[in-house]
Amino acid sequence: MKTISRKTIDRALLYIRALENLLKEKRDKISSSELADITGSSDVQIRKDISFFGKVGVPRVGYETKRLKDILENFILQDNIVHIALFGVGNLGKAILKYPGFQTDKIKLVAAFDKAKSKLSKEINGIKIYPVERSAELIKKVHAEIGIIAVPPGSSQEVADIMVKSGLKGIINFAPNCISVPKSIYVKNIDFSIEILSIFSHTQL
Amino acid sequence: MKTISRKTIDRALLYIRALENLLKEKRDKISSSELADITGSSDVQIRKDISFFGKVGVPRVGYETKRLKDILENFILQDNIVHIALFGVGNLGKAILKYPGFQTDKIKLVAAFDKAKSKLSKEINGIKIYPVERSAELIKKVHAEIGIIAVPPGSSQEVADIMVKSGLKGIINFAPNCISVPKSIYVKNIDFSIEILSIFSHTQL
DNA sequence: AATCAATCGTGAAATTCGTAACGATTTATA
DNA sequence: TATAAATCGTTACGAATTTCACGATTGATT
Repeated sequence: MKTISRKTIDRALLYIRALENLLKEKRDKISSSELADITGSSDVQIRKDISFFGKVGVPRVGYETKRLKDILENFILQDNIVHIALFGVGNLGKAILKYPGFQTDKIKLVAAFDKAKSKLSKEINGIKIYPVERSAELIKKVHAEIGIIAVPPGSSQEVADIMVKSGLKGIINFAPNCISVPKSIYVKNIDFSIEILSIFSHTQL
Repeated sequence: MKTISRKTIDRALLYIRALENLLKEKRDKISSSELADITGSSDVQIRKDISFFGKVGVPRVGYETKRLKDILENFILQDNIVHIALFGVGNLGKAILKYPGFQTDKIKLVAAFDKAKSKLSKEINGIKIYPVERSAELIKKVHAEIGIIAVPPGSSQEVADIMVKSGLKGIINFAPNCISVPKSIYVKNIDFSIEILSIFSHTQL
């Protein structure tokens, strides 16, 4: 039995997004090379990735847009809805609360927490802000799976510990430092400064 | 002559960040395995990465924190200051304008642009917001190298074209679609929804 | 001074990943 | 119906990356 690689999954998510856009434009067929142009990949890479899911395309025609999207989504997301809990309602946290992509049929931001009393019991974009003390209780109630850390660096480890205790299985960490969690928890760090420096260094070489 | 890989550079940026934190704690020595714990890497990986820069560590002791940081920084950043231009002052754009990491001695956000007349001539965190029409002129004046796309998806390609014309060499794209630019321009896409779905799928497998 | 333990640096093996090459399949067309 | 052109799927190859294994070096200890 072949096993799918993380890179293939991440590219497949890109393909899904592109296929959704194509569907909006009523494109019902797409070739690997066109999809490659759109997603910045290569046609071979795309065929290779898709081949994991079986024989989906038809030679001389390409892939049926909707079918391909359904197959990828079914494998990767299995009509799950992803529920997010946000920690930290500063500038970035507010932007995340208002982010349209986090109130869709697949992804829902369902809870927000902050330490500052002044921010509590407010509501942003229909989401109430609760004290961090209630996070374990509320996260279990709303069945959140993924947590977002958008707190200042000094508090990120503390928040991460709370997240783990609350039963979250994956974390996006926007704080500019690494956090330590059990191996079973998946963490993705997004550090804006490092992204900038990385891009800059790439432009230098 | 050996050439450094992109992955090594990106990890080195993580090391630099960790070393800065260690310096703040007055830690003047660090071993590869400790650094691995902090950054979520492995000791061998770290030694291998650092070996590119020569023999920096001393056996039985480890690396001198400041020296290692200096060596990595000197190679990757060469005491450059990175200047950023922001396109789109919506919720995310505002959060970026207020992000402390973008007003440091190494990274400076120096210009912000928006289409909406209502946002112009305002000032956020000391940065004035200009109309996109003036971007080429102003970006050249302030010598910005990196651009951030924080506009709605419909405008991202348009903005990308303007960025290229303005002479920016690298782009972070927060819009949820791919943009097409000349190969000489480096683009890093950050799509919050895709990040969430990626994490979610990792927690499922 | 000799020995030991800790840590680095590195060549080689193993693994992962992307690319290329090419046969197989399908539609269009003469 | 035979041929041609386009596109897929897959095997084999090559490149990049990580991991392993181990020798070399240093500081601590007796």
